[in-house]
Amino acid sequence: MSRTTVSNAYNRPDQLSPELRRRVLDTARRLGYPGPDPVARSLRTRKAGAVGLLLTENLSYAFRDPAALGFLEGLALACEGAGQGLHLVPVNPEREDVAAVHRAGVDGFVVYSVPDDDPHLAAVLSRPVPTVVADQPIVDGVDRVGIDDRAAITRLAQHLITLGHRRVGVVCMRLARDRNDGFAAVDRQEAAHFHVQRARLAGIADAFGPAGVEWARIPVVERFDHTTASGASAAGQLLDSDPGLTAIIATSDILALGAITEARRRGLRVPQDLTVTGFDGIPEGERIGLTTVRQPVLEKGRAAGRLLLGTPDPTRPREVTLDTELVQGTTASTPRTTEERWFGP
Amino acid sequence: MSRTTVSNAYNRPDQLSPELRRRVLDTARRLGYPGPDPVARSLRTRKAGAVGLLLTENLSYAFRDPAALGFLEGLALACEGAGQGLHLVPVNPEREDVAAVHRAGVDGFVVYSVPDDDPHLAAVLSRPVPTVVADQPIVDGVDRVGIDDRAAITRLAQHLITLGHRRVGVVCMRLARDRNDGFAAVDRQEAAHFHVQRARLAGIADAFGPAGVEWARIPVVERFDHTTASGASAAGQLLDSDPGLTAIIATSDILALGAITEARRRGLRVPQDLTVTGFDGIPEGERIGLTTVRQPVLEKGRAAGRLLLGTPDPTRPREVTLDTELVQGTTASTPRTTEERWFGP
DNA sequence: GTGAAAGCGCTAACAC
DNA sequence: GTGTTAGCGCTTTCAC
Repeated sequence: MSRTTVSNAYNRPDQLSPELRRRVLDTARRLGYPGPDPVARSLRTRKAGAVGLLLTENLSYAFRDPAALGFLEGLALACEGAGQGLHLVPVNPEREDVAAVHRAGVDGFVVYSVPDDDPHLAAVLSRPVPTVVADQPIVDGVDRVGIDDRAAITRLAQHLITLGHRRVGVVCMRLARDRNDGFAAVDRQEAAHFHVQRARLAGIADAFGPAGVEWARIPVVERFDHTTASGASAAGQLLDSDPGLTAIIATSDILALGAITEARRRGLRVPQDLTVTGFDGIPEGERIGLTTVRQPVLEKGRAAGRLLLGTPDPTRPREVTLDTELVQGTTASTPRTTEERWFGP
Repeated sequence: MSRTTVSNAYNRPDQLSPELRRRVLDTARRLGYPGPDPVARSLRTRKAGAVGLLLTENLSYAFRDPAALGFLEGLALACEGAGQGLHLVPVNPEREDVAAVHRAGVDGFVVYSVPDDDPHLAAVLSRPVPTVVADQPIVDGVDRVGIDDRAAITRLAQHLITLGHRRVGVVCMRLARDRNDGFAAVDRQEAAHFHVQRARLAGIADAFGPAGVEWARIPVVERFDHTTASGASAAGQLLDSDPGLTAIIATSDILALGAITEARRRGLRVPQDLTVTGFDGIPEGERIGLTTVRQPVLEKGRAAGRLLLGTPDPTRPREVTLDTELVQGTTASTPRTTEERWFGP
């Protein structure tokens, strides 16, 4: 019996008689043949049946960050729908070991929110497979799915301005691959390797400039780790340097939740004594009524998957920009005057 | 120049002069050669550099269930440490499509909590690669990592007995692949295809039997979907059938959280009017002080990864049983008499 | 330090 | 409906 027949028995039942097919499969089992080797098949068919996912952080971080999780879920949904596996590329952000990217047997990559200068991203782009970037960075000629971070946060900031806030501080996520837990001056902001953070800061500036508040005078505190603890300590740093702040704008909900915790610890009521806002729209934020910008993270993941798995390449790189929504929660209100803070309304 | 030299340039820098290596790599880049094809390399080296993960549920479900998430994180950690990718196998529980298992180019599988008769599990076991099962099922000759579900929940039940509970109801997860949202009689319990649920029910029986409560008289309500909504409706079903219940034992924290919601909705205070317990030790349960059994989910994932990636095979299948801990939270207390419930203490 | 040759296991043309 | 042949792209002895 020839190899073709056996191959057909497994892959194209319609090419041979059911009886023969049955016989082949039975014999195979009896002989202990485990079925076609997937790797050899992939080599031959030039299809791995899997999508690679690259994240900056440790893989395990993705399982803790609600926004990343939502993205992951959407992407998994898309992969599932297309019968594609999801191959999480093991990346150790400490060691710049790009080998894992080269070793991944996948038909394409989704890159989720990495810095402009990420060596792993460079490795992905050097591979001859389609790639979709989610959020950041923006790379010429590469498909991308994201939101308009700048415009979205501008609306949020304008909301605060309308409420009367002028003396605000900002807490943001890491701006580059090097750790800088502290104030971030304008030059560092502008040199940021994370487009999303850059855009969000710029968006805040867009709102406050016209309101007569010079951006350079708005304190911005950066944190490398994206945790509520970071948000808390950053808020503390802001309030230490200027107790007169009436609002803290965080560039993520996680940071905002930490900021609220810190405010409460200091006896400040939110929002009566201090307004705090976030960005993302994660479930826990929603639960406490966080004022924030909601972005459709699940839809983002799904869109990334669809972009990658859909029609190969209609000539031009595609760009999907999803809508966001301003969530006017209960953590923002009109600011109190300093007098009110000390003596009551 | 020969293929060997090029291959060496990529894989064994020590086999040729740095100068030559550099020249090779430069030329490659100039010619647009993207580096060795990972699939071809895998075929040749017989190593895919990835671990397959099989889950019963939709992939996306894993990203919603906190216990599964903890497991995933631990497993990802182990893979990361070993430089292995994590290949999530796309499984549609509706269609019994086993092909994805056969298509996955992986060096081994981790199977997380699937029923005894799962066809995907059978497909995994038919492949000539090492496999580790987490939680369930128990398969002869296959490595496994889990906990002693039976003993763990027995301790919890004994705690309730000590508090004085005798009239209790149980809410459990699905017992088989078919949907049965309702009471589960003893025969269905014993025929359950999910070993973990079977063991937990048996563990409760172990405690109540000696206390003089016949197991067959303890109502058990089953739910197919593992959600808080399921827990709520199941608790409702129990309370409807016997308003005199003093405690509801849920076999997972998720279900317990739902049960608490339902109790409150009915004006029952927890624990004063109704004791509710869970199982797992998820963060949200901890936050509200849920009385439960905590199991080390992250450690479980890590152990599964280590088992799979560690020393190949020391002759016998290995079994890792992790410790659990009874968490005496604030959702269990001494039961009120019926009179107290209506007329106050 | 370098090259020639073999073959990993499979599928897809193509002829029968 | 079945068999023959030719590679997919790579790594790895082994001889030079």
